Formats: sequence, C-alpha cells, structure tokens
Amino acid sequence: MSTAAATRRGIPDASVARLPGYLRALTALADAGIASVSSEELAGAAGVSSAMLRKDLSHLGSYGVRGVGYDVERLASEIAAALGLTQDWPVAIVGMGNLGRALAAYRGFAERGFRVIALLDRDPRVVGEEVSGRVVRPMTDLATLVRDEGLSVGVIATASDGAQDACDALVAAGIRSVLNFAPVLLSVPEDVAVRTVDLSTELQILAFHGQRNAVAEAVAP
Amino acid sequence: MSTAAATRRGIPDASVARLPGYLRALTALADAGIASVSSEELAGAAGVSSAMLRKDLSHLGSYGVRGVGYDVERLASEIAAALGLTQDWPVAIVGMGNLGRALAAYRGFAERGFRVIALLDRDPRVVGEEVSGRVVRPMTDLATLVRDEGLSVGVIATASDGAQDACDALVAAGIRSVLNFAPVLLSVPEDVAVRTVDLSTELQILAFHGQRNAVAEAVAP
DNA sequence: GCGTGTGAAAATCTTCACAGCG
DNA sequence: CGCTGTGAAGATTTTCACACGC
Repeated sequence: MSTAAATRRGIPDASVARLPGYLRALTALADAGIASVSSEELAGAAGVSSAMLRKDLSHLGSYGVRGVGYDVERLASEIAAALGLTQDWPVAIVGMGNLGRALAAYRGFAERGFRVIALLDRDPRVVGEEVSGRVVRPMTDLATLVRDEGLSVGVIATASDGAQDACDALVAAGIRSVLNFAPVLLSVPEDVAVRTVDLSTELQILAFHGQRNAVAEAVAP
Repeated sequence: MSTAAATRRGIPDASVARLPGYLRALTALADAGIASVSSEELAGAAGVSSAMLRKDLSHLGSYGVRGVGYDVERLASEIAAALGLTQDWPVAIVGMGNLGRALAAYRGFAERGFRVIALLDRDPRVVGEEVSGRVVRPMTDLATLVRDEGLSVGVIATASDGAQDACDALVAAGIRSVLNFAPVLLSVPEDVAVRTVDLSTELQILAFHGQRNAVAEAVAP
C-alpha cells in the first residue's frame, strides 16, 4: 500500500488529533539542532506513550529505522504532508469584536503556516476600519475571496447570535473548514468540517476534575 | 448507589466532555420557556445521538420520566451539580498580551458562572496598568489570591516561552486546574488538571479534513 | 543489541434494541 | 402507548509484547 493510499483511507481520528502535537515537538527538536529521535523521546516531548506514538506513525507509513529511531526533519515533513500542510490554507476571520481582534493580532497562525488573508464583519460601522494593519471587509466579499484568493478556512469570532449566519455565509461562499469560537452548535452540510472551541466548556470540564480531586482528598487525605 | 456516589466514581471522560453541551442546550430551552424535553429533542439540540445522550445521563442518575422526557430545569441543575458548578471557581488570567486582554474583556465567563477575580502579568511595566476595569497584578500576588479569595483556576495566556513558568507559579500557589492557550506541553504534578487549547492544532486538524474532502471529490466527483 | 512496526489483547466508547415503567 | 434506562453487541482506541531488520 502506497503512502498516499494510507493517507487517503482511514487514519483514525484520534490519531489525526495527535499529529499536530508530534509536529510541534519535532519542530522544537529541529530548532534545538537534534537530527534523530527515538519513539520514547518523541513521545515524552509530545506527552503520549511511546507505543501510541509508534502506532500513530504506523498509519502514515514506515519512516523510522529499527534500532535507531526517526530522522527529525524527515518525519516532520511526512506528518506535515499527511496533514495536508504542503498546500496553502488561506484563512479569514469573521467578527471583529474583542476576540476577533486578538486573533487578527495573533502571530501563531503565520508561524504554523496559516496565512490570514482577510478580516470581515457584518457591521457597516466596523467595515473599512483598520485592524492589525488590515482593512476590515464586508461579508459580501467572501465569494470573491474564495474564487480569487483561494480562501478555504473560516474562523468565526462573532457573538453567539451571529455565529450561524456567519457560518451560513462561509458555507455559501464555498468554504468547507470552519473554526468556531462561539458557544453554539453550528448546523452545516455534512461535507463541511467544523471544530468548536468553547472556553466555558473547557472551564466546566476543569471544574469537574477539580471537584473530583477535592472529593478524593476528603476520602483519602 | 446514591447520586453522589455515581458522581464520585467514574463518569467516563468522554461523557464529562459532553455535559457542558447538554447544559448549554438546556439553558437555551429554559430561556425559550420550554419545561420538558425528550432525549431525542435534547440530543438534536446538543448534536449527539439520543442513545448517547441517555447513556451519558444514566451515569448521573435517573432523572427522566418514562414515556414523557426530562424536566428542563431539574436536569440542568443535576448536570450543573455533577460538573461541580454549585461551587464557585474563581479564575485568574495570566499574561496580558492580545489574547489575555481579549479574555479579560470576554463576557462569556461570567455568563456561565466563572468569576474572573484577577489579571496578572510578570512584566513590571504592565503591572499596575488597568485592563477591562481591573488593575493588573504581579505574579507574587498568587498566593494571597488563593488563600484569601479562593482562587482555583488559572488561565495561561502568555507567550509560549513564559507558559511553563506561569504554570509553575500557579501550581506553587496551590492551583489545581489550568486552562492553557500557549502551544506547549505543560508539565505538572499528576493531581493538576490541564486543558490546552491550541488554535494552530485546530487549524491543522481542519486542514487534514479539508484535504481528505478534496481527495474524495477527485476520486468520486 | 536496539528500537521500530505490528498483530493480538485489553480497555474504552458508541450504538442497538428492547424491557420496564409511568 | 411512548420514552427512558440499560444490558449486550459492535466499533474504536490504547496497551502489550515481541518478531523483525538495521
């Protein structure tokens, strides 16, 4: 089975979700001038078990050397290829409230190869304003951005009540990948991928664990 | 087995991670004046299957009525109790860069019952500055905040290279729950819960799915 | 010899399908 | 009768443990 075939069919979702972590660890190793790494070391750097790391990598192909380990650069580029990072994924951020502005100023996107090519807002009073060196554009520009600039990822940073509208506009313009920061369930056609990041959800999960700790401590202090 | 006992032992992690979604849907229903809901309806509103919803709820106890459904208010408060939201979880945000300021201005925390009681930064030039109506405090205030104000959750919004230091300071002050926005693996004692939200990771996962779609389309257009 | 790659086993999570209760 | 709660089946994910190849 060719690498491309392996990539095409099922890499398990759980595995895909960990690949960015491996890539991050490999990049750090490369920056530190380390050329080769064992599964044990890389797993430690990524916070997983070595068995899981090897199983995950086995879905991509066989890029290690038995008795030695992995070539850092090589493995990094194989993972990047599996994730589809060899191509460009231009990003637009919709909603120029506090969060949208913070995201617009965030340098991490560019560092990991995601170009933010547009900032948008539905409010005519915000459109035309300059944010982080870019002019905010109206939602009606979406179709053009997709057609002429290859826009392919939308980030929703609107308030909750505008999120579904923003999403519908992105989908209508042809975007298939949405990163949503609004605490709502977005409804989309099934060929559109949505990932929602909700701060309150994260805090509530932490509250659960905090509570659990407190109880465990009371039982066995 | 009592409810408290059920809560104490294992609610599966996957189940815990969905409870906030149910709570959000229930709150929306309550706001819309709806008093009773079936598993089918609630599951739809939360984006899961009805079987999964019922299984998840069965871990909390038996709060539905056969042939009828669930009382919206009642179920919401049982879920809140299971998550530990009956108690207060005061939050501090560490790092007053772009993201920290956006989080400081975010209203969603308060809406879901998390009080932000302090903003901190390690940079003396930022300490003392006013952000969203609060004076930024130095890291050395952490111990006092934990002791006197019950601070229990730390949000790390620093740059990557300051994140582990910030985390160590939080842990040293006695905090057991950390929400991390820096793209690094934090190392903590095992009784500390960390959840990391990394925007680039999310985008990379979306890139994978986008690529997959593109391939699928090429194969079967 | 050493560390990868991988079948097989174990654990976890999701779906099915229906008994049971209001 | 209708919908919940739940054992059992099925799917997925993780861990184990060792054969294999440099």
